[in-house]
Amino acid sequence: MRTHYCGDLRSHHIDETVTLCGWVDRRRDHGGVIFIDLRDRAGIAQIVSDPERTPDSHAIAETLRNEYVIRVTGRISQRPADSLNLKLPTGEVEIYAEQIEILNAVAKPLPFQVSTADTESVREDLRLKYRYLDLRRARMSQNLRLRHEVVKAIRRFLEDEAHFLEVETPILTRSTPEGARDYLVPSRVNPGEWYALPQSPQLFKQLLMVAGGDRYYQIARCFRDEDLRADRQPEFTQLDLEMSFMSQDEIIALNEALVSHIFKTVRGIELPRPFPRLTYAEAMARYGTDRPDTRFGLELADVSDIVATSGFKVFSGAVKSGGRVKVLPIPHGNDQISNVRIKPGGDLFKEATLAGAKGIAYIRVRDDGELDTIGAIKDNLDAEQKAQLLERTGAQPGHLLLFGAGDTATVNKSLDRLRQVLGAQLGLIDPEKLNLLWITDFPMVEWNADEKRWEALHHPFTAPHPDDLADLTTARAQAYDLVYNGLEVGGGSLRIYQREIQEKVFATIGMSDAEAQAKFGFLLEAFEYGTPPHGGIAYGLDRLVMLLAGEESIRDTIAFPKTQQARSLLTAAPSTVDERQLKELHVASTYTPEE
RNA sequence: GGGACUGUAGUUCAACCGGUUAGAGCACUGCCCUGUCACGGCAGAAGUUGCGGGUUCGAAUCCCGUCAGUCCCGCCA
Repeated sequence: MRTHYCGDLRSHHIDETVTLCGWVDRRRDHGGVIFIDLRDRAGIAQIVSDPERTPDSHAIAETLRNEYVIRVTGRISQRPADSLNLKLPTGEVEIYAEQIEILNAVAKPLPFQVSTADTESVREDLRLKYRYLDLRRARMSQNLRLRHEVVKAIRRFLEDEAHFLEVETPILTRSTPEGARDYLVPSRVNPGEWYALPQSPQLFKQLLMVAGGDRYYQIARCFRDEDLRADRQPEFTQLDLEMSFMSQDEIIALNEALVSHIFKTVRGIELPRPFPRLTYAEAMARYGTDRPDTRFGLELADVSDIVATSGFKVFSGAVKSGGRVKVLPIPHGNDQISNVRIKPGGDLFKEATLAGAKGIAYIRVRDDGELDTIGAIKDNLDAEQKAQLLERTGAQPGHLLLFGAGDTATVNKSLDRLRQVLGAQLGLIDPEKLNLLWITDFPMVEWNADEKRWEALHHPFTAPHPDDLADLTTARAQAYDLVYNGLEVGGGSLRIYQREIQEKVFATIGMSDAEAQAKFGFLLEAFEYGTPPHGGIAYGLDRLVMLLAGEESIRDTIAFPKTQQARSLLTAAPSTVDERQLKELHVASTYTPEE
């Protein structure tokens, strides 16, 4: 049907007669000659229609409109010297149309402009409803291409350089306890029983290691029925890896090589290796989060010991009840941040309270080095404590010290939030900077105060550090997360491969033998048939592509995403189904619309 | 489940403190224009201001409800 792609034409094609197919990106009618920008996946080529040379096809050219699909045959010519278009890769040549065939016209007004020249932002609900038009636009077609390039780079590296085997795992699998809410699928042939869609291929990839797979990977679709966010869709894609007989350091090194290969291939960036590492404890202490954006400073300082005996009850009380007092020191904050913003009603106050803080105490370091703050703080600090405070926080004249006091989690959460907001507002983040680092030594478990039990922080198959087996509630896990500009893009661990340790972990998180047997009996049994030491990692592919594309939502990296209400505006899914279908599945809806 | 923002022509936006005929760019229709590349010129058509109700002499504007989209909290091993 065609001989070339529009976007591929170059000067060495001159004098060839070609046939092109594509969409009318734009038409410029000069009364006589008409120019048509013809677009296909490869790019844009300029078609020229001359009424004197080719009156028949020119009559058709006059009827063309944006987004018509046409087929054009003509000879490639060098453009006149004063008509070159340096903005187009094809801008040295043009095609004199001899035949134009309309393959498909546009019958209705376009819901929005599709032309690559158009960069207006369009309402997202319209884009989603007419996704096939949105995907024609430059931004989305580039994003899809980038996603493809990333996946291609991944496959090349894992298959050609690292001996990974791609294996598909079931989409219809069994529901597992813990974790996110499952998407369930009723079983027609097993009345009353349900499959679950996988939240990740976790158990299967471990079983593949028991099966001798040695190195497995999969671009795996995962499903979690939780509420959506800009970076969360109910179905999303993981790059899932698992490997046998490798230490944590070996796994990390291999993954650094993989990530570097991706950046090199799609962005031409050489990442310095090894990537920096922080322990979980260090990250929490210095940044208040396990995924710090270390493109800028503003590190936290723990001053709990200095103010433990202070007469200011907000500080001493926090320490006494097992919490902490930490400081976010802001250089030049004295001038840049007003009291109004810190006090009730201010934007920074709101940020802190959203994170659970009751408020923000603060100290301003005046140019003469004196402290400027409320009497209740000032009057309860002796000279020694003041000096210690300044030293610990690195405070200089002009610094603003923002305090968080209370339980440790809230203090960290609120100061992390303030740190991020201020880092962005004060222009401390260099948008060109790439920041990749590992967080290691996560705790095995964390206390769920609501349910009054220990929960696996990563997942219950994560291996505890061999030195910490005595008490798993305080044990470090052999787990690692990869953080990219303050977002978690990957996380993994060494897995437990001995039944005794697996049972001990289950016991720690309050899972009875009977329950463990019922839910994971197949895994525990597998561990008794010769299990290699193994570990792995999973990357959020949508999120990685989002960051590489400079987008702020993973929807812009997914061809057909869902809205925040988990609907598809394109297909109108989900939908009701025939009563007969439900009956076959032995299912009845209990839903009754409210009056 | 909760908080916030948005919704005006096909589309992107405007419309001041509630004021009488809701404007502009692009797209669309017609006419003109032979070297443009976001071509240009002239003319035109196009509106249930998301939907429902209320306040008011008067509502795109204020209030209540509702629908849709977005961002966030909860939730997401």
